[in-house]
Amino acid sequence: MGRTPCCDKNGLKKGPWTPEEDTKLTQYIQMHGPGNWRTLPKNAGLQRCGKSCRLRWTNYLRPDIKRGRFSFEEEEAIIQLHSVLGNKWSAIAARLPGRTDNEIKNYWNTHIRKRLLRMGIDPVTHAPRLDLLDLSSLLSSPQLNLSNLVRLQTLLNPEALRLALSILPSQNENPDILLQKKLQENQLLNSQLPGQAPVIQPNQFENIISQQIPSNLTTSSFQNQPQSLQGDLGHYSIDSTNSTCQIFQNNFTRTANAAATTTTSDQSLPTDLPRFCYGISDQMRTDLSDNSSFQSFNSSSSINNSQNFSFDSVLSTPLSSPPPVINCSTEDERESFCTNLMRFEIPEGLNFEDFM
DNA sequence: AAACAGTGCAACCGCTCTGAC
DNA sequence: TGTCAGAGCGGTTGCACTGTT
Repeated sequence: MGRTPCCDKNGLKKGPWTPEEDTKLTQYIQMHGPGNWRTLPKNAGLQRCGKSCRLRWTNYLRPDIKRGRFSFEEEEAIIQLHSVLGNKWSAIAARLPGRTDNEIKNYWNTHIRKRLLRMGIDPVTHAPRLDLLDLSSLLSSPQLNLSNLVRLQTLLNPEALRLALSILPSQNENPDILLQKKLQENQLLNSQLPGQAPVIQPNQFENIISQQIPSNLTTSSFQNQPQSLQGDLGHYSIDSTNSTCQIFQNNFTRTANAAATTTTSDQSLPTDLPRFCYGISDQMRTDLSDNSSFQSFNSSSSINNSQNFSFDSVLSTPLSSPPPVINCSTEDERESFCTNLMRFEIPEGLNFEDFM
């Protein structure tokens, strides 16, 4: 026995709603409440299916509906929530006041999804799609060897590394627990002292590398070669006392500690290395230095300030704590910013040997 | 200026799930 | 336990608008 249709479709109107129909529906619901959607059209004098009325009300006529473009903060929240909740649009909408599940779904499919794909991020898993990154030329380079692979990992944007770390273990976890964990991560991140470089634990490097290169090439094999590792890294140091691999920042100016632990001379490092390493274009650096939101980006804490907008904030910022304000007025700027954050540019003709 | 292609969005369809009865 | 209504979801359609040729 099949289900009876939600309404008799004969003679019922379809397609765009007229202002008159909207008025009838709105007035009826204001007077009587939504109630029974099957009987509502008849009682309200509408030649519409009850489901059509319900959708029109919930997606458009509800007084608390917010119209207009999604703000950057909303977009950030959608990405964050989607990474935890998946395609549960109603659950996402419940956390975005004034937005409907249908609206969010449409916006996701027409904007965010495409943007993530362009950025090389899988919109389903939110994991970086390394298969789409333009690594083919690099990986096919005759200069590629084990030490270069280590360098390649360390040249990745640390935010991208943290994104991968944040996302990869998340796929099978309880969304609520995961959301809570992400909030805690964010609080921990925000509590970092100003100017403090992000610290990546050696096992994190190992996890990332083991997920991205053949299993027979892991960092453990490099860790067994401390001399070559230390010598090759140049602008990094392996601090054996606290077992952390600290990424130096700000044009690779060395801290005293770094100077004490590195063995190679990095005075020969190209001056544009930060751009290369963090994927920040010259124009963007100019923009950022002119922008009060990034007033100290060019000073001594480039990485730390890049956390003004980090993928962690995308993933873990709760709505009760508004995401950081990014003065990106256009969609292109947003995409540019996000893309630059993920991208690590390899200038044409770059010779690794120049700064090894 | 006109034709065409691409894009964004509201709305719909068909199906499943859930809870009330 | 079965039925029904409401809700939710993924996918699709149709139209208006915009950009390109």
